[in-house]
Amino acid sequence: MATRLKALSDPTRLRLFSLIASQAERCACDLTEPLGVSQPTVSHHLKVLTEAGLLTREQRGKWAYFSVSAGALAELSVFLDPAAVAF
Amino acid sequence: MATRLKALSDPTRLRLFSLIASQAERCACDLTEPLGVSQPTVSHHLKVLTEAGLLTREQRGKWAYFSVSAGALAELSVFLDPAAVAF
DNA sequence: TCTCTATATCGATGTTCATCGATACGAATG
DNA sequence: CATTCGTATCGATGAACATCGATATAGAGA
Repeated sequence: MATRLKALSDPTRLRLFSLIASQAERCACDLTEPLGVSQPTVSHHLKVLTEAGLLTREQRGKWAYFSVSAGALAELSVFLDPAAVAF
Repeated sequence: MATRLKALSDPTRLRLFSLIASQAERCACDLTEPLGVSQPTVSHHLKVLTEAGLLTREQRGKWAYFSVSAGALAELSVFLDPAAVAF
């Protein structure tokens, strides 16, 4: 759980995640420019988010498409729900 | 939001937060031993969590009591709720 | 097969940060 | 006051990490 929280705790990564979450899926090629960081940095952050289970990756041709993993997000939300005594 | 997520993203801090959340409030004096880290480290983590708005601190005599800030936790939970389009 | 393009990996660098021992502060108590 | 005890701050240190340029990989098309 700490791993997932850490993945979202970096400002750049949170913006990246938000960008992807705002649509059904996002091509990696459309993510470098709005973030204002280099392509290797975007690739690195996408890997961190994916390995945390927060994103799923699908390769189509030479493009990589990312979408949010609703399951992982729901687990986080429930974990932090004050009503549910997750602790 | 990233600040709050970062506050919870450290394993030691997450355990600390869980310990406090498991009761209405916790004396700082009861937190060093179960965490297995030094007293200055506990004090540092308590400060980080408090400054992130996740804990509230109350001094009674020479003891400091911490409790979870339900509001901040609820904000986080809603923010991560896949049903609510927070992004 | 050669080239172009999209993405990932590598190596380096500067910064952030978790942790500790030592010490300071502050409240109760004698 | 002086001491004791709980907690916070300070300074140092080593590890983790965000970022980049350079380069590798891999797919598509000519």
